[in-house]
Amino acid sequence: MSQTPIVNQIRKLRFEHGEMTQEALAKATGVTRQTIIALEAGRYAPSLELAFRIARSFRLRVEDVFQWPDS
Amino acid sequence: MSQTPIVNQIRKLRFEHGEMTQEALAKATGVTRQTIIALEAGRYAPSLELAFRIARSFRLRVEDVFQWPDS
DNA sequence: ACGGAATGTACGGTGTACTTGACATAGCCG
DNA sequence: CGGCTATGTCAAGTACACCGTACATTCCGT
Repeated sequence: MSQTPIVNQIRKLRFEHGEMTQEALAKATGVTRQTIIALEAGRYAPSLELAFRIARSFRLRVEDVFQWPDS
Repeated sequence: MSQTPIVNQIRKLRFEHGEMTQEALAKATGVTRQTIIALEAGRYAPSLELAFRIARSFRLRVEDVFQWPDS
């Protein structure tokens, strides 16, 4: 579709959740560490399924973790 | 990632929004009619960006349109 | 009975999300 | 100093989201 205008708060949320490590989040969401690194770096947006899993890991809603320009 | 356990309410919402046509939703969200058909048929889950666009078209939040087993 | 609108299927093709694996660096602790 | 943890990079491969085009079907209005 396009060049990832979607922003996320993953890195910030990781620290707010007890110094959670990238590896820990990766395992909790069932993806590799590479994927978490890429997402935090904003290299691409996650699939909807992964977005759900990440949000659930933080006990938040999708839109609390990911934001999209428009509103 | 996996075999699309994500469910959506697109078809239902289309009708609740003034008999909105698949083509109309496609144009409103910037994708083709094929994509809307595939999503309604549950053939695959949309990208996070498209999920946002669809939700916004209905003036709803992502999780009001798409659901994922887990809760 | 014909025409158009709405929905659906079936191709092949492209871009990208995600993977595995290997290696680099910085910080901390013994 | 030597080793471990956390973070990051690079590269090649797989899976699938989305595209374009073309064609079939059903329904409705005229």
